[in-house]
Amino acid sequence: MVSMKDISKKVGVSVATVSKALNDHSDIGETTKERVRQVAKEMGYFPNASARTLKTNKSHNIGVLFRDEAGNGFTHDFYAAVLDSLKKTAESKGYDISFINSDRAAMHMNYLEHCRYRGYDGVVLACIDFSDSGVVELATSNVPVVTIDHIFDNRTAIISDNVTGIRELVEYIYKECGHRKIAYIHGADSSVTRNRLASFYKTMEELGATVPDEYVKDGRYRKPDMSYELTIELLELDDPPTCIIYPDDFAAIGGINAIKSKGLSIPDDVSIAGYDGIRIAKVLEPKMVTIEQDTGKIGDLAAQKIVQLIERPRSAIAERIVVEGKLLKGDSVKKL
Amino acid sequence: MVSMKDISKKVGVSVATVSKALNDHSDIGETTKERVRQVAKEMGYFPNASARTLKTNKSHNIGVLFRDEAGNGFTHDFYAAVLDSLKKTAESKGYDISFINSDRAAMHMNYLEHCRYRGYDGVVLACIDFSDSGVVELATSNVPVVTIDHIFDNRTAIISDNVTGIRELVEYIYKECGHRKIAYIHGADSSVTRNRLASFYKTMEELGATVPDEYVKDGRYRKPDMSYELTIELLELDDPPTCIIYPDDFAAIGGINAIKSKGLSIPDDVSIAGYDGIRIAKVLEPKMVTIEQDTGKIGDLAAQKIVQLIERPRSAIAERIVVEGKLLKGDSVKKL
DNA sequence: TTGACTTACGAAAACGATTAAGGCAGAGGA
DNA sequence: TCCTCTGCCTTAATCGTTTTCGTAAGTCAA
Repeated sequence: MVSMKDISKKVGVSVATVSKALNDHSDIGETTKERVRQVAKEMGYFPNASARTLKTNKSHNIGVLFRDEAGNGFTHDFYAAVLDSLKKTAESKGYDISFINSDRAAMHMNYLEHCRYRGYDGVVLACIDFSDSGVVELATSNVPVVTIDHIFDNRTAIISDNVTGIRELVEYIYKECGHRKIAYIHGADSSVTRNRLASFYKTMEELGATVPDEYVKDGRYRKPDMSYELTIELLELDDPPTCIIYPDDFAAIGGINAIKSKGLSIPDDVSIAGYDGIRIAKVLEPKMVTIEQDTGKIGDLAAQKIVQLIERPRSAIAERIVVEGKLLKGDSVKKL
Repeated sequence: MVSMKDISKKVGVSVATVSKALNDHSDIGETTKERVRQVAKEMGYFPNASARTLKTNKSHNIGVLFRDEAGNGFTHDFYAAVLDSLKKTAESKGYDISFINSDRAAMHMNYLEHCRYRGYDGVVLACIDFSDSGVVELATSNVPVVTIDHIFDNRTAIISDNVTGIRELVEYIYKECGHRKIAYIHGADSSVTRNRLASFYKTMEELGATVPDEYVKDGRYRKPDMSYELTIELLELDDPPTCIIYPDDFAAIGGINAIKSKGLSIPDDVSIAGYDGIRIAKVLEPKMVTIEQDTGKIGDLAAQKIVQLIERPRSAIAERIVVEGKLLKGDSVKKL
């Protein structure tokens, strides 16, 4: 590896001058700067990130913690898309993305320790168990943190607008399509789930509709099998719903199977709606009615905000940014 | 941050002794080692990765280049699952995973330069355009490299057994299910595609079956729309196929839609098969006949091999490891 | 000519760790 | 008693940068 020392020898100036020339400091002559830059390019010089990090305490590296409760890892379309967008924006700002892990082989480190070890300038938390003590420790440390879809006190959070999302979805189904008997199979307990569920009840109430207890089922995200069972239960009620909302688009597939297994068709006999707006929802027939979360914007904002927290810590205050979703009016809900 | 210096002061030994004690060198007394370790724990010491990397030239960081031609990013189930497995194994061996990117904002670096800048010990390449000059440069550099599903001369490659995969698939459809008119919509040109296509022709030939030119269509991976169009073309042939093999499970969905749009049913009127064995293939009704690629093993092996190349460069030779897939006998192919 | 500034650069310390080489005390042998 | 080993620890150099402080030369007004 060619270092600044090599350049300094060739140009005939000190290492300090090389450093300052390459970093465009004002106390170096323009001709010297030009010469240094040229030789650096000739010799194929690139800085050594470790040395720079060691000295400056800035790694230009952002750690991400991406793993959902169910262990879907990256095979979770929503988070995968967010990560993709996050990565793109972070990279455009000169930051690299690394995964944070705990439990290193030899050395037992928790999340926070791992971050310090690697010197991550900041971290983005998503798709994890936010009640995990290691996660809480990280979130309450002095490391810049941005969370996605979860709010920690005094930390910046990017949250998908689940309240409005469910409201729009329900209003569409109720007002535009005329359904009155709407069931909701929700996901496992989390702040996202609580928001969606509360919004579901509130919207129904505002619309003057009643929600029988047996219309609200405790399902799981991305678990079609569970959706299948619960859908069967719903369909076998004395007074079955005419439309079922699922935890997410993928989980809805279980519902679709259940409905078909009963010899019923979508949307003629039963209507369904999902959530997320992942690719599969736009491809399956009938096209799913769902709320498409703006993954691009969520990832982009997360990157913007973490960089801001890193680079201008004084001016950056903990924000709570809500990202609107978009109602996709597919064909899976019948207009009554 | 508490450093070795802090520990050395507290214990009353030199920094060198602390370093050697923590690294369990043999020339430090057992009592001293114990004392150092204890104080280190008390003070919450963790090593500084940058300093260590700077000195030892080992970052314990593996770079990954994961991006497919179509820009699916991580929302590609197959690669997402591979990445997940890769990450798990690498982490268990004490390595972290970072993304390699080119085109950093201020400083224009290519992949190789970026790797050197960050000091990645090795890199794993997957899901990218292997003909890209930057990728080739990286693959032919002296950085340890493992590729997935592509072979570079003299580099270790983990490849999914596409030849056997297609053969098993075709033999199942032909022999066990009795189909004779089998069409294949293949993906975009790549070594994977060429292997699959060649295996398709060879297997059909061995079985004594003829493959009309119009039964082989140039489709795209993960593009249901394209599959839709091509499926329509196939169905409208004078002598349409009884079974259609798609580029992958996801692309097959377009085919399913096309078949249904024609008022036909699967598998009674037309049989279909996919490739990959991603979750959706196991969830959709009818369950897809497909080849499940062993993503867990592929990722695991890639991690094993790159670590081996890094840690024992002398003994490690360029290998070509073939990972078998598994035929999933769903219900999407009718037994004639 | 002198003193005060400005401009352009260099010397050296520092970041936190690793490691080769060397020192020193006590044990053991001749 | 002297010498040689061991065992245990220290000194000091080093990795590649950044940054503070210093200084020499040049500029300019008085």
